Amino acid sequence: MPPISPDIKQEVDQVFEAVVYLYTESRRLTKELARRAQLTGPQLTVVKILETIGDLSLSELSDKIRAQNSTVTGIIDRMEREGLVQRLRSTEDRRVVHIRLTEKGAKLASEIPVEPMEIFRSALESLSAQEIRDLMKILSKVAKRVKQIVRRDVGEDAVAQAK
Amino acid sequence: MPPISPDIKQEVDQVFEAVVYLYTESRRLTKELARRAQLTGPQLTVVKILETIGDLSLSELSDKIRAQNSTVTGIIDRMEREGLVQRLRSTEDRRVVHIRLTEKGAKLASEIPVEPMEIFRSALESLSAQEIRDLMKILSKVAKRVKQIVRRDVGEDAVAQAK
DNA sequence: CCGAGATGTTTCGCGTGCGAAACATCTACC
DNA sequence: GGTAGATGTTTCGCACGCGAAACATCTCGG
Repeated sequence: MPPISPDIKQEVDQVFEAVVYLYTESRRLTKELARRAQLTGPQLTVVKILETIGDLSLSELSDKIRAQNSTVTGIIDRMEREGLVQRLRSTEDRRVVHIRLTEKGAKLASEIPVEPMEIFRSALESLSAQEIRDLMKILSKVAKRVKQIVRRDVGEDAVAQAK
Repeated sequence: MPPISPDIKQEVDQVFEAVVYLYTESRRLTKELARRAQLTGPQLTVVKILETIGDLSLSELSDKIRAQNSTVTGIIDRMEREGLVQRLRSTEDRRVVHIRLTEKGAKLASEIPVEPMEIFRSALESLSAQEIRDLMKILSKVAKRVKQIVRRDVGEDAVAQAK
């Protein structure tokens, strides 16, 4: 690896800050929109996903919102308590629980204008097509590099315990 | 705003995924490195910051790790309980608490190879200087656009209550 | 000097968020 | 058909993470 000039170092820091900014800002947005509907961030996300896709099993929901089942169980507990969703035990596979919006939940969902992540997406859409392509190319290069480093520097005993 | 073609839409989604991936991966890394030192993610971050910068007041620490004071109070409580840091009441301003690594904490810090965020940074450094500049240009454009949208779509009552 | 507001920290209550273990049910293989 | 392992969900214990309120101390104007 070539030595890094201080100039580059500084630009790297800026990029890093930008990524963190974009991520945290999109979370802040979710929270703000949620607050107006008397919801929490994750609850708003769940409501909008169920509105868009329809009933989902708890695991499917966990995948969608990138959280563990145990986390989602808690979120759904509280939403059920508030009467926003209901749990329906599947008849085909009685292990499975389907989560469905109640009328109250559906009404609430319809009153929330946009998925908050859409704000972030629409910001990206203000870029030119060329810029988006460039951005994607660069980001995926970074992502690939991160994966490499992770495998090399952090992965050693992960391998051992994956056995 | 021009209409968005489905092609662009898809690329936007990819960019979005990439940003989320990079962010969550860097968090996962922190956690993995922390686990090896019997620490939590935030605790590792604190230990490394104190090692690098030296004593900090609780508020300064909160700024550094982008968390609320109340959150950091809890983190420091647990670290103090584990004997990793100590609280020192400032003599100049008795409201202020300085956080200092104990010997045990300093030893631990020295055994942890890198700040985890460094992995992310070093991935960025694998890009060419030109790519970094491009990336930065594009990302800051996105960030600017997000700010605009936020002010327009979400900021209305934020203004009102800022009064 | 002294009291009002500013500032630094903690406390409290709540909602994630995780991993491990428990539990229910299903599937496959014998 | 019975059971061992797989799969879906919940429970548990813990550590954030936040905002509001409480608390301690400081500062500044009168």
